[in-house]
Amino acid sequence: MVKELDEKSDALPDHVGWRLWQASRAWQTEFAAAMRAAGHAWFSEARAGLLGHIPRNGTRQSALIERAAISKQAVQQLLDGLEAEGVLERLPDPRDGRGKLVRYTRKGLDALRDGDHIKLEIERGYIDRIGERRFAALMDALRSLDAEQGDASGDAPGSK
Amino acid sequence: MVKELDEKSDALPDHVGWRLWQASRAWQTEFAAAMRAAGHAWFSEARAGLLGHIPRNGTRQSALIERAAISKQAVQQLLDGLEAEGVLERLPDPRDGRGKLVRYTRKGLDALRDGDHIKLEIERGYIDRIGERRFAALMDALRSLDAEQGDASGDAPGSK
DNA sequence: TGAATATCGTCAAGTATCTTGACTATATGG
DNA sequence: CCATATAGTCAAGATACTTGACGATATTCA
Repeated sequence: MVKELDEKSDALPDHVGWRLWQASRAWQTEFAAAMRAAGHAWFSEARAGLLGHIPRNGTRQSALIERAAISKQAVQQLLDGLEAEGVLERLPDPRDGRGKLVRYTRKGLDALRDGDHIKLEIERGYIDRIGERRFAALMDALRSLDAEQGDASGDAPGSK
Repeated sequence: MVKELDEKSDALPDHVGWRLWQASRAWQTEFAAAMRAAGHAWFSEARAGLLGHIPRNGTRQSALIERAAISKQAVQQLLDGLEAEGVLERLPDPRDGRGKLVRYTRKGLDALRDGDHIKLEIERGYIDRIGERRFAALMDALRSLDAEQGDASGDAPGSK
């Protein structure tokens, strides 16, 4: 226990970016742990990020590439993994010979259901910690932020 | 433009975790882009995450390992990179023959200064978008969340 | 119609960021 | 002095990305 490094100026950052990062990280860690504990060992944060862009009724792979802000090759590799795990399946798009449709398997839908449940539990914990009022304000601010997209969002790379 | 996939149920997730993730990602993308544009080509999100735990007057490497929730080997590799870039330097700890002190070089301190500036600009943009009131509420909620740490935070792995 | 062009998905190879395991050197506490 | 814990390093491997090149299908329009 040394602690003689001047004592002052060793505070952690306190700005939106840092706070958002910490909060996001904490949430993901908690969620992923619960998902794995629920038997979905294939679950990872990167995969979760992609699944979030796949609606329950499926989507076209190309649409997915537009939404997730990563390269199409990255999307493909993640899909390859999820397909190998039996969470998703890919079918040829009947309307476009080039395209593929991505949709959930039974296993995938089960995971979504469990995820919804876990999500609610975590939210409940948050509300316990900071109160309904603050929680509602948090959601409100985050939604507004998303709505008023300042379009500082870089386009998906690798899409040339 | 096909859009016949049932039309409904293709909404994106709308819960704290997702929102936090999206917001955090957007912030980091914007910040990193500005940092690189400001001439700090070595800047990356992972490195930023570590730098956030290094106060301006430096720290001991071991202290860093406790704070950042990643393995000591990961910390070391990030430090190796930052040292090679000339952002940080490592000195032997005069009080502990095993330890090392990590501190910023001039280049590192310059980057911190630019970072502070960029950070303020981004915040200003956020306030423009959602208003002072919502922004304040956002910070308040995030700080509360951090304060009432539910200790669902996994300990740093690789620390056995 | 048919040739130029764009889009969709894939294959291959490389980089950044993390992990676990094994090890060395120094410190600490009987 | 010896047992054990701590600080840092070395090595190897996994995951999540990247860019580049390519084949197959669609679209556009002269």
